[in-house]
Amino acid sequence: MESKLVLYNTLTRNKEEFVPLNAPHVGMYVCGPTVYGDPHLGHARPAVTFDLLFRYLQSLGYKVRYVRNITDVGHLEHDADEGEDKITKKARLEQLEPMEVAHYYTERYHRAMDALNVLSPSIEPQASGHIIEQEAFVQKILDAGYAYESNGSIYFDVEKYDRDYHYGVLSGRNLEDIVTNTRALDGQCDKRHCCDFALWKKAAPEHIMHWPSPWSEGFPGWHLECSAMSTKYLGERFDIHGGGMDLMFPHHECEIAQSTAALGHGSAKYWVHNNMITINGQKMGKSLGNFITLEELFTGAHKLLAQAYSPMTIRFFVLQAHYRSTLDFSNDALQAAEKGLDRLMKGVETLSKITPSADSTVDPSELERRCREAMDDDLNSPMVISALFDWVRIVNQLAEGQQRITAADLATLVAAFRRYVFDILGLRDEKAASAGGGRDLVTPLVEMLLKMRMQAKAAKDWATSDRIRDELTAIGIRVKDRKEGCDWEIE
RNA sequence: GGUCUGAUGGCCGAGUGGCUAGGCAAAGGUCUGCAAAACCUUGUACAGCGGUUCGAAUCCGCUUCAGACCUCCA
Repeated sequence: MESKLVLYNTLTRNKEEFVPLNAPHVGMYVCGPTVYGDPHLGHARPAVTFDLLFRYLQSLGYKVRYVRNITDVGHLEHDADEGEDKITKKARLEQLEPMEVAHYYTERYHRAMDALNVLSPSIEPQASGHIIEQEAFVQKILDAGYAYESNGSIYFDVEKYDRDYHYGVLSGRNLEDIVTNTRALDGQCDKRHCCDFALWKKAAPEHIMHWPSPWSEGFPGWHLECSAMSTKYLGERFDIHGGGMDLMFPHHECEIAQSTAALGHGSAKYWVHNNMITINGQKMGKSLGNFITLEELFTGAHKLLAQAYSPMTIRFFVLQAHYRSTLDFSNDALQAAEKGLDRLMKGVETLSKITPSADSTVDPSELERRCREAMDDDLNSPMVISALFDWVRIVNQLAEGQQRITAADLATLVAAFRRYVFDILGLRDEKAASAGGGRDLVTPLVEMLLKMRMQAKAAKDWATSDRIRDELTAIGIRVKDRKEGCDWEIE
């Protein structure tokens, strides 16, 4: 842990050295998906960003407990207003069963995360499984005097809280400004103040999901689950809280208010926010209806997609930009990412075939140093990738005999590539993986044909040698002539 | 309207006072029987205007434009 990791803390608007509260343990909480829709490209951003942080912290030797929630307490309603007779309308099995919907989308989310090689968090708590904890949290806030009951619902008293603490520390807002700039919405009559937010909401008849509580049959407020579950699994104080920038206000602001009201202090030391993915310069999101699901990206089935993009292309695309910058979607950018990733993976492949020399003309410790410095500087993955590409060039020069490397230096270089490409950036060689067992069967056959081709070449029988090459190309095997002999790969 | 962020070469995208980011695309070359692959070389880009400085893409001010949040949203 000699590294000096620096993270940008939204709370202080500064890069700060990362010092865990309880080294070597690190507690990290990240807002996960709402499982009432398919995961889209936007979801890939925080998933990959915090996966990168999770992986890097682990590689530094920290024991990380990474908690990422599943929001499955939504606001599903029966279609009660269609004028049909509700009793005769549907049989039990035809009615919407919330857990079925949540389960379906949770599974799809997990499948997409696996494809992106996003590691499973340590704990993935569901909001619906923590109603008791949430109710207890509401009670704490009530006991502290920062909430009130109104018609069976419990609201957070923002005005009172703001007098004692400060509502807006994270987003940099002041209550007055928020008040003057908040639109009046319907259904707020139960609140004392327009900015008060619900901790517990009494369920209207059409609400499907509801639980008993001391106050009413209802459901927890939107911001409560993260406070309750982070406290339960990481304690009253923990290290990192992550999520998308769009959650900063009001969600994270409210979380801070809830924790502070209930516990007397905020919970997370470092607030880390990833930026958005844009499409045509606009945020890709549910409300704008301009998102592309991950499945559509993987299959190419979307009118804006010129082709299918592999999960690793998506991951690499995300990693090529710094997590706090917006990242603009386009086919050109994705295609560039695809080719770049291919070049990187080929470099790794080439590296495994290098023969060591008696001396070195290169210093592989430079790669490790550059990558570590980049990661330490607020997870600058683009800089890591840049360093790796510089070394791909050197690897190619080594393969061409233009540079030399000793066995010891080669081992260092291989270790650095493995560490950063696979362990930290979390990339996977999809081609090698998919070729897998098949290649073992194919290899001797291809080698035999290539041997015949070499003989034909030696005899200057170009017709035969070209024919072998063309036939192989036709079935997807690319022949690459080297200085001595030749190599091949499956397209 | 309020709060905040950003504008980098053909495209994507780092960099935050002086030192080549990188990838993709493009052009030329080396190698090769040819091709592919690989390698080498090439692009003086930092929205505009002013200011600070020996020196600014980088700091300050103004202007223009774009985006985010203020409502569920990664």
